[in-house]
Amino acid sequence: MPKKVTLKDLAAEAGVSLMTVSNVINGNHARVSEATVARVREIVDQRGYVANASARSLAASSSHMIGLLVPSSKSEDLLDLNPHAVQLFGFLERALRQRGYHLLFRGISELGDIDVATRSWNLDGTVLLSFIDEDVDRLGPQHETPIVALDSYSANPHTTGVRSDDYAGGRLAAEHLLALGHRRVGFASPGFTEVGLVRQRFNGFKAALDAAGVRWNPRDRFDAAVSWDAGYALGRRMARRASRPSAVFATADILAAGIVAGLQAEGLGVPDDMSVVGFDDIDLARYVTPALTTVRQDVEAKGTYAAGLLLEEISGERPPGQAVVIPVDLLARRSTGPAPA
Amino acid sequence: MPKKVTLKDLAAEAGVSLMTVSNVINGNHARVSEATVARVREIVDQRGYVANASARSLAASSSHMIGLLVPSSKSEDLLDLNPHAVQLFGFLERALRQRGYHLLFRGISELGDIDVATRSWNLDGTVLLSFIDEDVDRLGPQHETPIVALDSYSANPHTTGVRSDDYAGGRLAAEHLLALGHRRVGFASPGFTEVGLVRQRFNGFKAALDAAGVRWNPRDRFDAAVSWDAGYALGRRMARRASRPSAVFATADILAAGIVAGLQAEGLGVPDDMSVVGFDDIDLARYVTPALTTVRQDVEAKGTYAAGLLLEEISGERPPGQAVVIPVDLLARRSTGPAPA
DNA sequence: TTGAAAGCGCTAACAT
DNA sequence: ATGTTAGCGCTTTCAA
Repeated sequence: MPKKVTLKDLAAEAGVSLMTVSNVINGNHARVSEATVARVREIVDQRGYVANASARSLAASSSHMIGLLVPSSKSEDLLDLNPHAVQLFGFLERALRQRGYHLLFRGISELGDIDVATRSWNLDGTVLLSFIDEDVDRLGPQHETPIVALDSYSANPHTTGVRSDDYAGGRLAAEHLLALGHRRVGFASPGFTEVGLVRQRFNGFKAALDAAGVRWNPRDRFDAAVSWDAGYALGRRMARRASRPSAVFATADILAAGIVAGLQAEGLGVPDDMSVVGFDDIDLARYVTPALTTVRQDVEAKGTYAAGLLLEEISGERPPGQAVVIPVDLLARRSTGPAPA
Repeated sequence: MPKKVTLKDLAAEAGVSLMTVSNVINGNHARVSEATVARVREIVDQRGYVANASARSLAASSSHMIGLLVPSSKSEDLLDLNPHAVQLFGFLERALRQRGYHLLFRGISELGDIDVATRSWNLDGTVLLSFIDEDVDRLGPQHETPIVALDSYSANPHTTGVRSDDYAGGRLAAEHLLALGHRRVGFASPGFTEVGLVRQRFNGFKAALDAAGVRWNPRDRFDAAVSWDAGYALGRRMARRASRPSAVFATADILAAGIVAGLQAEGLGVPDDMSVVGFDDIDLARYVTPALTTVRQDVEAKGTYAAGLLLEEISGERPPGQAVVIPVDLLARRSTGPAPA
């Protein structure tokens, strides 16, 4: 049961001042002689010294801790952890950990909690995962520390967006279907406004159709929550319609997978009767039958960039507000095929 | 840009001592008069006071922070986040947050880091997610704060296990298949030893066969990592065998899903040619075709219990080492059917 | 019921 | 190259 070892103990044992030990530990070797460094080093290792982060944070008013914040649904108060976010999570954690940062992980049910958490824990920075743009917009200048908002299109100058090229993604999906001969293509997504990720995907999608001279009827926009169940219900509904598109682009794989299942449940074949394109390339996309054609996001790049940007803003090397856009590509698998005659 | 408000500021404004404000904030109303409480309360709210967690942690040598620790794979250094663990995650976070605790989330690549994190951040307790028993066994008594290890069968008295009734799960799976007339049943899992979760599932499985007087050939144990790809490979391999079981029990849904896909890829029908049972009841189990029959774990109970136990151990209401076992049940879906004649 | 003093373990700023 | 002096903002202990 090793007792708590403090700088003072080490200093006494080494016969030097507390500050000298501190300097050695923090790598301020410029201020200490080679010999002392070596001696102190040895004692530090041998005694199993672990610095007290609270004390450090208090004295330096910086914690080396980053807030990893996720909305928690108002009703259940549970985290909103979609598969894509979870994957991102892993890359973010790794990148930050490798650079010596720690993560405070928390669900946010009221926006004010972001500020509270930041001030309470002296967070050096914050990563917002899965927050909607309306919320990001409302983050005020009281946040003195950098905030990276993933997938955000918010113009809030106090935040930095890291997102995929959603417009290109929508375009790629449409172009893929057009190339297969489809002329009537549905767009399935949650409701969207004039801004935001879904809007961008829609705009790209629509632009490709326009460029090909294909008219698009707004009635082929299908509203569905981003969930398998919503997709399933939608798939069944579509299958029962007298007149329907020969293909549909869904703005999330989980939704696309549900749609496919719904169509199949009604006896339709995918892709023979209807082609389906998803977005994200989550693992599930490979597991379902047929495997989903999808717009792949580079999750690793997104996570690594987010971490890198945040750290650069913290160190002052980089001003906030400069969004980063990660390229996407289309992965043709088995859920899309030639349009039926 | 509200400046940092400290207890001192509040005390000055209220015309009382710093300690009085502290007592009000911490609910030590026994030591303060009604009137002062009210007055201080108002000032606290109005000034938007946020307590400094570092200072608090330093002075009280307790952080109100729990470590949520996950192994990070040695090669990639990435977190090992299987779907079941992620789900657990959400429930854990909610339970802890609702009780006023914060989470330090971290990947662990060396066991020693657990102790370092705990001491460095004055963690009040630790939750271990997805650690193998061998690692849990090695956790020494230097850990003065409670540790809850999820899914652990370690007998380490310094840790408390919270796990599902894996033995019963294995038994249920086998009984289900036996009831369907299967007499030769495979067992697919990662390698296992004399202890641990997989061993328990196997023992339960085997016991049910024994009880039914069904002989089981060890050659029907199939080794596979817990991943869809490993399952897929295994499914294909099984399909090509001249002689094979008519059903297989896989110790994870993700593995079962892969097996089903592998069998199908070789032209076998599930459940017509082979029945497959999974374990966990992750979302994916519903999304694949056919939907998986599986042993359902009560993830919410597991998460909530883990949080509750940990907090009780922290407050001293409960000694460590008393494992909790959560019941499981079998969910019959479409991946199992009568044994072929 | 309230307050003053001391100190948690560390770093920043200024000596020497 | 090394040491000294002040805190960081809070809680604990003891006194009034």
